[in-house]
Amino acid sequence: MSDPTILAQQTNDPSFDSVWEEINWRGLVHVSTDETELKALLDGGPITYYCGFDPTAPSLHLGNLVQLLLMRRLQLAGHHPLGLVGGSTGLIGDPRPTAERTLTPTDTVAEWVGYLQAQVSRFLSSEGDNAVTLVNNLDWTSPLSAIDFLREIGKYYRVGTMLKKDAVSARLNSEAGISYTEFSYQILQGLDYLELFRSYGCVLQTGGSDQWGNLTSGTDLIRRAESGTVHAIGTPLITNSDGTKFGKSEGNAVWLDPNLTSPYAFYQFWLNTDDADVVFRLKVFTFLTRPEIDRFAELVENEPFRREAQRRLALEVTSLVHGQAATDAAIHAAEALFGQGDLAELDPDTLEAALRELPNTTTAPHATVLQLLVDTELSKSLGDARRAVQQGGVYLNNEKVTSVDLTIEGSVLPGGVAVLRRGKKTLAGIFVE
RNA sequence: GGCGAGUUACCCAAGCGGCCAAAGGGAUCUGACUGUAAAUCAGACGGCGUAGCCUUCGUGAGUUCGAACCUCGCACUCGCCA
Repeated sequence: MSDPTILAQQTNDPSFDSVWEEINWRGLVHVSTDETELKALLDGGPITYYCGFDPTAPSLHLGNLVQLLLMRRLQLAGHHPLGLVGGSTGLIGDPRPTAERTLTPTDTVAEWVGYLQAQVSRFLSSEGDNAVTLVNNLDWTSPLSAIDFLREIGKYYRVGTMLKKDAVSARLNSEAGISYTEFSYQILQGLDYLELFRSYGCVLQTGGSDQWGNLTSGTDLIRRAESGTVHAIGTPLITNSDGTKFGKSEGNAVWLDPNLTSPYAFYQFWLNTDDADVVFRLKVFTFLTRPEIDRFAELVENEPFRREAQRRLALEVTSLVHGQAATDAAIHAAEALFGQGDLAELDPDTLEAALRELPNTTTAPHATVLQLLVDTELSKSLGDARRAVQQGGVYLNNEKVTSVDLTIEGSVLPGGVAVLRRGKKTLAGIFVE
């Protein structure tokens, strides 16, 4: 899945005096503990830091990628990363501001832990003095009895403080309320930091700014239990400038697992980035240097229609996550399908390869376009498909479909394929038997 | 345990016996304009064999010619009291 040569190519931008300055320029520090101390720490000798990922799904998503890349930048600066996958915290559930989570079965969580560990390890080097160390908080939480937990950890926590955490107070003020299970989450995360501080000398935790309450839970606990001063960095929540949620494509999360989000769809997601967001995305999600990004900022300003910045962003992030070969395939598919030429004149092998990148289905020649829209998940029901055709939003081989009764007979391209499109850019491949 | 408020489509939220497949907003989808952008305007947005039928308004029973709306039980959520 990952391309080991990609890790080897990554570097921090040498034009910065320090990694602290670089991550600030990239906009990765939204909140942190004392900046002066943190800067000194990061610019000094190697430290150990950690970031946790909870197994709430079988794959990490784009929000997690922000953390992984921040970790990688710190590793490139010589520091030692601990990649924590939350085998225990995943069983409890981090309180979301809106509603209580449904508990995931324990064996499912265990399975997901394995998937996430594999993903985390792909983004961090396992070579050299500061190779990544993978840890699982189930290892130290599981042996802990309820009595020990309450006596040794619980005593350091004040309920008043716990209630003030954003996630908790939001829930208390909502109709959803909060269970004791989720209320306890912050203690478990604090315990993780304490454990890693003791075992590895870990002195920095990173996470999303929405996790700030959980991050400070750990720094406070370490101060109380060990009189230690440790640090935390909260990265900004990535949002779209139009106010919609970042990291959603067609209403679904964009996953790092190619089986959940195809490299083609992943590439398209980045290619469709708004002008207003693209420069910030280059800073956060790529290893391009400041001069390179400045140049793209000018291109967005002066020649936005060429979409150079979006193309480069999509290329960089897709190859980072899916490797060069998959990225090339995604680009070739896009060029073939969005090109100006007649689809029938494309080389059949090229076209077929492109369609393999898309959601696709195999069918008999008499199949109706409506049924194919449903089969390829371009539409969620026949009624939805019918409406799409009536609204003039469906194209077969780039020709607008005008009848709801149309079958693909007569529209099959050389090589026994057809291209079904909904709207401007949602495509699916049809293979005719 | 007691009292009160609540549970409506992806989310928020109106509806309080027939004109309810259910207002409004958001999200989403499509069209026009474009640059596979944004903004704007327009349309769509439970399902189906689409001018009709079917299944929905926490859940189960009931009243009624007729219930999202009334009654009773149950579950869950929130608040106050104990």
